[in-house]
Amino acid sequence: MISDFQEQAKAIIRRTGDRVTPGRVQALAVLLAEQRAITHHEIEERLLDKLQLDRVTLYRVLEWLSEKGLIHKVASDDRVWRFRANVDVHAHQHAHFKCTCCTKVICLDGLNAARDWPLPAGYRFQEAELTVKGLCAECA
Amino acid sequence: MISDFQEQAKAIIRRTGDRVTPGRVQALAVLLAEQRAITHHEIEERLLDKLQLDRVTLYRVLEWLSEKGLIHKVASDDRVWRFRANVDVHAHQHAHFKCTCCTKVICLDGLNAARDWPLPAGYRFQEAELTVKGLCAECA
DNA sequence: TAGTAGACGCAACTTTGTTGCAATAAGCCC
DNA sequence: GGGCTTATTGCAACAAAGTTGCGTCTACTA
Ligand SMILES: [Mn+2]
Ligand SMILES: [Mn+2]
Ligand SMILES: [Zn+2]
Ligand SMILES: [Zn+2]
Repeated sequence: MISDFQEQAKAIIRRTGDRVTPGRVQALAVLLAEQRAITHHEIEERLLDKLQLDRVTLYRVLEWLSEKGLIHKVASDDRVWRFRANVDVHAHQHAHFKCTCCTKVICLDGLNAARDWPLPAGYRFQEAELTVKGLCAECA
Repeated sequence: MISDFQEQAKAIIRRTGDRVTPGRVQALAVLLAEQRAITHHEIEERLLDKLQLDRVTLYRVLEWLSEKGLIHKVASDDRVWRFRANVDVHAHQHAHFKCTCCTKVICLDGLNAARDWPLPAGYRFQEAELTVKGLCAECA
């Protein structure tokens, strides 16, 4: 189960040509095993028993995984980044949902945020970040 | 000019029935004088010569102004809140633009973010936060 | 299996914001 | 104007999330 994700993570990381380290493998495996976007802190928790990883190292691993396009970060109004593995063509512009009750964050893959939003004259569009807030199925 | 905004701020605050204090008046006057959403830090800078206000007091004043609906806060991926006076019917759900070059944030009043976004079954919509990113007229 | 570039761990730091509490001052009544 | 009451203020200390510098370790390569 978990080792499945570890093998998958290892293969994905090897494909980048960069070093395959325990930190990178474990962090990506945790994210692959998760259906939603989770925080640095939550990732740390899920690592506890298997591998004790320094917080700073985890921050750097997450940054590296982002740069390589293997995961993406989600901003939130609680000033905490959340991370999610880039499964399939998941990529590109998509919206996110955040539960105002349990703070859970999920990706809304069906919701394309890359529309051509109307801007003032002279402004140039780059990307849009759309966060829908409400109650998740468990909290509703 | 500036004292115009001060008088305006004083009147608005007096209308709430709560105490009219220098901190509240100055902070709101600064925001009324601004065409965009600015940070706690930027507000502090604009206060410098007139009135030295403690940072904590400014945080509390901004919180109070928000609660009273006289200003609104804008979240951003740089983990810094920005504040904007609620001019006219400006209120309610609207989108924001952030320049990726100079970090300037403006309100997109014409863009209503309160649409009924499609969510997974069992989820309940509350509000949407839409931030369009790109280059402003000066940076483009 | 040795050499090396890149990762890691640790300590210290930064930024943004919050909390507790004693001192102060706005509004109110006279 | 002068006291009274209570909300507001200033200060110090704290907290969470993330960053930086640097010496040590290790994954890969040859
Ligand atoms: Mn996502
Ligand atoms: Mn706004
Ligand atoms: Zn929930
Ligand atoms: Zn700009």
